[in-house]
Amino acid sequence: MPNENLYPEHESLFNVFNSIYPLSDELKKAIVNESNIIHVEKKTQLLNAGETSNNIYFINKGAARVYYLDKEGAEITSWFLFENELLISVYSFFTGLPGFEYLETLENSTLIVLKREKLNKLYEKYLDFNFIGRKLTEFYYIRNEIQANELRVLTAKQRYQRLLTNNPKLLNRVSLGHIASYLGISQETLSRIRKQI
Amino acid sequence: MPNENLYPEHESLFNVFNSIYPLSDELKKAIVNESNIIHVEKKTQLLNAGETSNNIYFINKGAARVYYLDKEGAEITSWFLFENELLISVYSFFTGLPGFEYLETLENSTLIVLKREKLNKLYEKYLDFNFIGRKLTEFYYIRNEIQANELRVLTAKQRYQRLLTNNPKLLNRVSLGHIASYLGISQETLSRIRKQI
DNA sequence: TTGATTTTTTGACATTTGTCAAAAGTTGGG
DNA sequence: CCCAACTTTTGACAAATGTCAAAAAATCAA
Repeated sequence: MPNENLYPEHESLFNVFNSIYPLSDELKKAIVNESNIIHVEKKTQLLNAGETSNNIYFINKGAARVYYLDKEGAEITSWFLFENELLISVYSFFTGLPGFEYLETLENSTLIVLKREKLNKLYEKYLDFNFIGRKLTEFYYIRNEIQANELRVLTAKQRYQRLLTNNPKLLNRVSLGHIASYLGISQETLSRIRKQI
Repeated sequence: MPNENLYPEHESLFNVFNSIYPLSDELKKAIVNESNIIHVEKKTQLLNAGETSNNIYFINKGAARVYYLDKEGAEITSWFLFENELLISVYSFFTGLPGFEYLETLENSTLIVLKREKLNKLYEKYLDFNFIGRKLTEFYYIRNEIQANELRVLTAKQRYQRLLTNNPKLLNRVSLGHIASYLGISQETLSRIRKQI
């Protein structure tokens, strides 16, 4: 497979896509041409509330979070993303409307950036790419639904324990305050839960 | 448009699809050929936990819910669906694996049923149908994310008030117990909240 | 290393929500 | 129309979680 390392910066992305549906060389080339690689420092705001999410990011290296402000102005983290994951503000990116979410890197990161317009052009031109887009959307949707179910049913302690067993590496890379809001509990309660375990 | 009433039982479905992306006559015909119309009584179990969600349902008339059992065996409703909406067990249908969710009608209902295999065949044969599938998945995803966010941030009372303003008709069609579990609160608490308002 | 900044923990107390049991109300089939 | 089954409400109390303020610990840039 001489193609494997033709686009080293896009290797991880293509691996993700290929595991869903084989990518044609033409589509690969188009993706490489339309996207950019960027290096950003930790705490970079990739999107602010009120703006429209016009970019989709693939995390080659690093970490990021999606958050928004509640009524009192406190930051609520709704999602953490790491290597080989896609980063958008779901609402704003999918609707094309200004949204309420912020996107922020948590670590110095290497990202592949693709403009929403360009992604949509790819969807129009390469119809089988919609298959990949649909599958990825389904995949993230499932994760989101699991999260909603856990918020409904589990106690604060149980939610933390789930995170601990299902995503232990996350704890080393994300601050407690962010995790607390992600789990829908106060930082103090999470601190107390941790002591018990 | 002489085609408009060619398939009266599929009119609502095609309206939904057409509002996303124009449906070719050929695709319409294929959908009609591959799907069935069924009439089911209220409280019909369309899917049980442990089974694989092999059907997608479009609700022409009626109502349904998605639910699962928590550790104590109590029913937790995770979703209500009404006319012009699609009904699946997200996890099981998307992965093709046996799931944990039940699908149940809440009213006597008229449904369009399409087997997952047949849907996938349609996706393969009519690639632009993936565009519609992707958009619909995105749409339901957004709804799910809003729900997760509200479960994280809002108090029980606020979640009920949101439901009241955003979905008032739902209250006339769904029992309080189901709504309580959907909002992640006990039935007694919901009853007390209602009295306050 | 050090001092400033940020993050985490702790304590005391308030509030929200849950649980269990029973009563009241509602619904639908015979 | 009435009874049985189901749904909703109420009361008393327990448990979970939040809030505010302050202390302790960790982090990081100079």
